[in-house]
Amino acid sequence: MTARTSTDTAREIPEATVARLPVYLRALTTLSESGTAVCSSEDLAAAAGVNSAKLRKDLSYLGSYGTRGVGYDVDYLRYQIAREMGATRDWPVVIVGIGNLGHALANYSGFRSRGFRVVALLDADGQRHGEVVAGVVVRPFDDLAAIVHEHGVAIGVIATPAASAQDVADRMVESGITSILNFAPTVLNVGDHVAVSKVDLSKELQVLAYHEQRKATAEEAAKASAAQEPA
Amino acid sequence: MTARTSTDTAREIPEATVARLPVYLRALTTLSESGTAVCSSEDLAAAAGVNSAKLRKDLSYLGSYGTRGVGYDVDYLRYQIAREMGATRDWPVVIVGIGNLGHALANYSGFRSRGFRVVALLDADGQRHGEVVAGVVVRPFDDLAAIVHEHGVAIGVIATPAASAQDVADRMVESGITSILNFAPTVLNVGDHVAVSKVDLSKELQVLAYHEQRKATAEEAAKASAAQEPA
DNA sequence: TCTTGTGAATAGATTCACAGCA
DNA sequence: TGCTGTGAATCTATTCACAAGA
Repeated sequence: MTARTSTDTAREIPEATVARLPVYLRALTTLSESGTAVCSSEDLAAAAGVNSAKLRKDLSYLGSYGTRGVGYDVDYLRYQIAREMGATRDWPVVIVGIGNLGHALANYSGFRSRGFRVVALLDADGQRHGEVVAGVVVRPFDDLAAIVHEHGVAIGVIATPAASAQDVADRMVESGITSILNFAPTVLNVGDHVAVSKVDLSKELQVLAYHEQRKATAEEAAKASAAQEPA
Repeated sequence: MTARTSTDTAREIPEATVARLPVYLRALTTLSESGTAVCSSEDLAAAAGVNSAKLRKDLSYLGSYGTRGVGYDVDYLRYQIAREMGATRDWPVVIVGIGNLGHALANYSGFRSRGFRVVALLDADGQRHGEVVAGVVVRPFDDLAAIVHEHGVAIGVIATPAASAQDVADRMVESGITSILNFAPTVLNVGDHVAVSKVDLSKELQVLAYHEQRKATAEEAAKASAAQEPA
């Protein structure tokens, strides 16, 4: 079954490109708000922190939305990327685990402005039930299936401790959720049809520490070598 | 200047490998806590969520710490990776911007257990000064340079709104910080000698939404095509 | 016999450099 | 003329498959 209809939009967009599209979207929004109507690939690349060849290659996977000799219409390009990303739709999400991080996520305005609507906050701890966070009441974790069904939730966010994350993921999958954003520091085992994305708050810090350490040892080595062999 | 001394440990570790080492470290800690003394590349790969060939290739950049026919000594390998990553050292860090996210970061136990010590919490808002978060007093942003100097801080974390992030970064660089972890949704411009790493809370969600949307349209297309050409 | 460590093969991402078009 | 869009070249990462060694 490799037949394709003419309405088919199945251009294959590389994963690395998909990961950068949100960055371009953000940069275009900033440009638009500062009153820029048209920009070159060079301008947009600078605003997004990439080089212009990469930007043009990325955009070429979506289609041909620029004008040679001129550049890109900021609002038009922004709309095209938003549509491709699904950012023009409304995405109901549930957040499970209302500790410090869950609080921060519930209050994060960046979700709302990108089409994500927090329809429920769930926590297994009865002490928290009834508490209102960011205008949403915290409810029992057992309400998950009902909420997913009622609102047609496809995306779930896990902000629990590592120990409960796999259980939460299993229940999410049972309830019909097919995409999970996992902030718990653990690897989740889910079926192939479920997409899991992971954010590890300390991983990035560890990578920075690695490079710091390399810088430090490289300097020491250079100093020692200069002392030993003073050319 | 390409001369190398014999004590030089300048094996070049690929960036993709460096990004996975924290994951292996976490998996090894879990294995160790569950009483596993020795594991195969297959075991560790499963615990880390990668395939075993990739794991072995990654470890081979660090050296040869396994035993053929047997596997890896969990604690020994864990120590070797930790040392390579700089996780056996103490890394003083400052967090700037003590809103919801700053609170969550200050309270995150995963930093402390990986060698990161929060030596200061800074905020420009005078209302917050004196407040104690996770056992640390919130101080004025202007104390930055003094704190960096006093504790030898190399790594700074930005958890401010986008609008102030560039100013904070500039001040951090002036003060001598050389690695920045940026949670603000904006691209930072810093000199070449400064490493910046960015975590975008909504980016991952947007990538998931993209894949959700693709799944949905693929299903629709299949349905439509089945209706039109009922083989 | 079993599992690591690693060259060779493959796949994927980035960059170059320029043809094509406004 | 100037900037996009894109093949071709390069660089990086992943996977394969097996020799080396406990």
